[in-house]
Amino acid sequence: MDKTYNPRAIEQHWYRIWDERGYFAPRPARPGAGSFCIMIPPPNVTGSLHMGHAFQDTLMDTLVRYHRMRGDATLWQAGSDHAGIATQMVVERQLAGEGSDRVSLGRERFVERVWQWKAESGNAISGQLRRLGASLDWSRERFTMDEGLSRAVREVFVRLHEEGLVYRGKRLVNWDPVLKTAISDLEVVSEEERGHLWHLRYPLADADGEPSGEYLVVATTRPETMLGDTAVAVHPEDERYRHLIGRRVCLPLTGRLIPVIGDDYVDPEFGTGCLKITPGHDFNDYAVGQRHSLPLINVFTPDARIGDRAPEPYRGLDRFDARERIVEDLRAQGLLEAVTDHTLMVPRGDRTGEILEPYLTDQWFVRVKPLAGPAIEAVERGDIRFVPGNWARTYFEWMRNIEDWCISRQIWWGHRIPAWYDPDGNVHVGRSEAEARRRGGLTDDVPLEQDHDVLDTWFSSALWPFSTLGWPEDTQALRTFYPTSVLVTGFDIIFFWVARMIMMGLKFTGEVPFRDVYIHGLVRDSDGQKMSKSKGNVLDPIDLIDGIDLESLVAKRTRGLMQPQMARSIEKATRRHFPHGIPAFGTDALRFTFAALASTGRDIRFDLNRVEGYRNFCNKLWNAARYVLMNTDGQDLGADAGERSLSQADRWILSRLSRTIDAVHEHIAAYRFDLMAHALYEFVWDEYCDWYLELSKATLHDDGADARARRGTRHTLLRVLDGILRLLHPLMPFITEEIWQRVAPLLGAGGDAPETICLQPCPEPGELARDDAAETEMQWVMEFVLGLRRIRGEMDIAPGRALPVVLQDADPRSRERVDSHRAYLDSLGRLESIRFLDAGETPPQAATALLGRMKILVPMAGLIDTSAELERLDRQMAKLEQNLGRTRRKLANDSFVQKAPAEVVDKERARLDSLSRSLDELRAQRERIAALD
RNA sequence: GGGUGCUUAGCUCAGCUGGGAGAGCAUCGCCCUUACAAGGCGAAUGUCGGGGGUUCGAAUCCCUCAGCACCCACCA
Repeated sequence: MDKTYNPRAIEQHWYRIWDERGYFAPRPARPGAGSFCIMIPPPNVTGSLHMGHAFQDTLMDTLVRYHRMRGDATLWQAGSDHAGIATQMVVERQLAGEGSDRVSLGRERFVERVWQWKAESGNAISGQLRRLGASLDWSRERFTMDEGLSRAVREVFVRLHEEGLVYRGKRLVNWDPVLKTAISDLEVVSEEERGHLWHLRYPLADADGEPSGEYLVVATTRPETMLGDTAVAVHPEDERYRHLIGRRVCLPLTGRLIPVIGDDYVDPEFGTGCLKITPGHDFNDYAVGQRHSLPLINVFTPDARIGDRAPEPYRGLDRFDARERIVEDLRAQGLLEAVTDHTLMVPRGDRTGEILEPYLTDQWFVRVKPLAGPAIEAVERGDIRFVPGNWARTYFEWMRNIEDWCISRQIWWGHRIPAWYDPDGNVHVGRSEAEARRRGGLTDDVPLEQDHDVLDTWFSSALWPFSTLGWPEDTQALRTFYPTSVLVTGFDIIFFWVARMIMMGLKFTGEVPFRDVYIHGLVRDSDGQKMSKSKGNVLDPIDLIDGIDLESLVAKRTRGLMQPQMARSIEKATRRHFPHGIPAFGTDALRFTFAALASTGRDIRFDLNRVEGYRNFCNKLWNAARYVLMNTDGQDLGADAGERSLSQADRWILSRLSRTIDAVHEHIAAYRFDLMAHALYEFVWDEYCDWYLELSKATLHDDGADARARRGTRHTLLRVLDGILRLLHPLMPFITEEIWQRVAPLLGAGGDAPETICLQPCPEPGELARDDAAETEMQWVMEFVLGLRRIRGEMDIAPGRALPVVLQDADPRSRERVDSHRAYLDSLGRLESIRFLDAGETPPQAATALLGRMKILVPMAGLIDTSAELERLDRQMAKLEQNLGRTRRKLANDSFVQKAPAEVVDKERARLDSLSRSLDELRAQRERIAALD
């Protein structure tokens, strides 16, 4: 083995082998095991792997590998999402680069072009997932536009339609004037922006419809929509205006007469208390219009220009140009009373960032309320559990106030709506044109035209947990893996995806789609900022794995910016943050970092120092393995090599491993990946490496040691290492496989699947015995060694210098221990000699450490500086005194002694006892040394 | 306008049902000791956001204030 761990040399090699040999395909469950399934949240075909994916996929892979090792029939379903709008935009941008566009290409050729793009450059992410070590079953990879999944989509649409849960209707919807499509409420992101409130004068008309000379003042943030006003509303109780209800105003610029109505939607406190009503371009006004049977005038074209229903001078103007023009015209007519600053919520499309328009169109909707009921109950009943649990509140909140879902999109890339129109405009829904025709009782000669719209991408995503398993067929996969075990996802798509999967799953399979929903936080940069291309602070997980030089990183971050003027500041920040670029940390270190940072529910700040620390951990493990192999390879190991006996240290580390096994299982069951990672980190570094490997040297380097003991220690070194590798494998698949390949033959391990650690059984609780006696003994050894080390460290005595040690007040038990653990003490403490002080013998001038009642003395002659030792003792005594004071006060408190549980009081008394004894010892020791001076 | 989360060492964060605050990184000493300098050994570090309450006892439970972040919502 190389002296230094080199991830590059091992990672890609192993993934290829795993993949080729089909280890990731589900196998039959081992006896007593069950099944386990995770559906990957299908990444967009347009996407590439970002830190959020890497984080999420690491957690999923950890769960999947763990269950696979435990013998469950395990499936991690691979696939990707056609991502309608996102993908269409990518290809359209490409066309634009070629001086073309989709309209001139035509629908059919455009869709072909998207498929072609998908074949050539889609799915970059699956290669990146492989780099991450993700053990997805690629043989079952699905795409949401595959024939099978498309069939499921049609099936669901038709069945929902049959039940009246899908309907077509003319409604105001959120309209993106750039994409020229409707989008759902969820795709609207409203943000506060600074704008104005225009106060417009609307002249009141007299009974004959002539100007009366009076006027009302309405306040609006969108003056251009006034062309579509069909009423002015006031609050019916508003003393200022109630007498005007029923009169008419003459709508400026149009000459139309519109009524003044009373509606308590109007807030008399806001603006002027008079509200212009534009049912065609505002959701609230639409509702008011419905209540008062107002006409509805659509003044916009689909790309948000002024259309034909507006007065001639404004036609063809963009909405914002029209705004300026209208305001100017009103001003010229003396109808602009005031313009004030106003911050308002502006709705924008999440894809285009464009300001959306409420727009009246024919769309398809899902009637959600009937589906939401059972979905709420499933979570209430606990059939589905959110982790952490408080996300259930968010879910309930949304589900209880849910509105119908607009599912039609006026784009070309997606599942085309399975509805056909006959020449009379009647709609016929069916799984195919033939079925639609049959159902409509239409003969073959009636021409039918399929609906032009496609479905919202999330419609097919909602079916993902069962459509990927073959639904509507009753497949073996469906029976084995549905309901799936856990969904791992971010909180940002609870509404988009999680809720809809639950509704559709329950509706069409009668069962929940998953048992647990693990919601993780957002990966932010080290300053807590959201990572985004425009901020120039994104990290590419692959760059953390392979490393990247500074210039390439700068180039990558400043290329293709929406706002090129940001390039300079991004470059500066990048050079400051990564003066030497990013070193190659390897996949395992990156994965371990994600796991260690995955404490529940909170966002994580991604800090390169953490990755470096865990890369070092990999190196530590690597070198521990080197040590073990150096000391075991070629040695007599097998059961036939001779008897083995276990030392105290061997028993101790096995007992500690047993505790670690329990902890790992417990933490992973609770989705505490961070605690799992920490438990393993501590066991490997602090116990196995820092203590056990050192203890083993006492046995292995001692030529006089018993052969059985040496065999026992060699075997334990291997056995514990093997356990560590298996426990770590779900987190760090590559390094563990690489090392395990060398360790397993020495142990004769491998069982049914000798060729890979991926299929080895996971160490199970109870597999190893606890050994409390050994733990107590080794605790004593460690305290002995630590006492010496402290003296050595604080006295600046070189670690290599062997120390003579004198023991005072050693009881028989301690003498026994010194005797039986002598080899450990000599080796770890670097002792030159040990001598017991006889009763009554004067102790030498020495530095002191206490171990129970026994004093460990390191004679000062030539080694120790008197004043330094006095200082050291003073520091220790001060600390003891502080603790003693607190303990005394506590015990002096009657109500504590009376009311606290006896065991707590006893503990406090014992503490008082031992603290005061220790203090006495140190005080006496200090006096002796001081006297010498 | 509703709702959620966060505030613990210089930094990033653990701390489960209340019983002497921990880790990693950074810092400071001593060491290239035969697995590892991507290392070893040792040291230092905290009014657990402020205030109040419950309790023998609060980082932990309750109330309140402050700051930060996020989500939802139709006030022009």
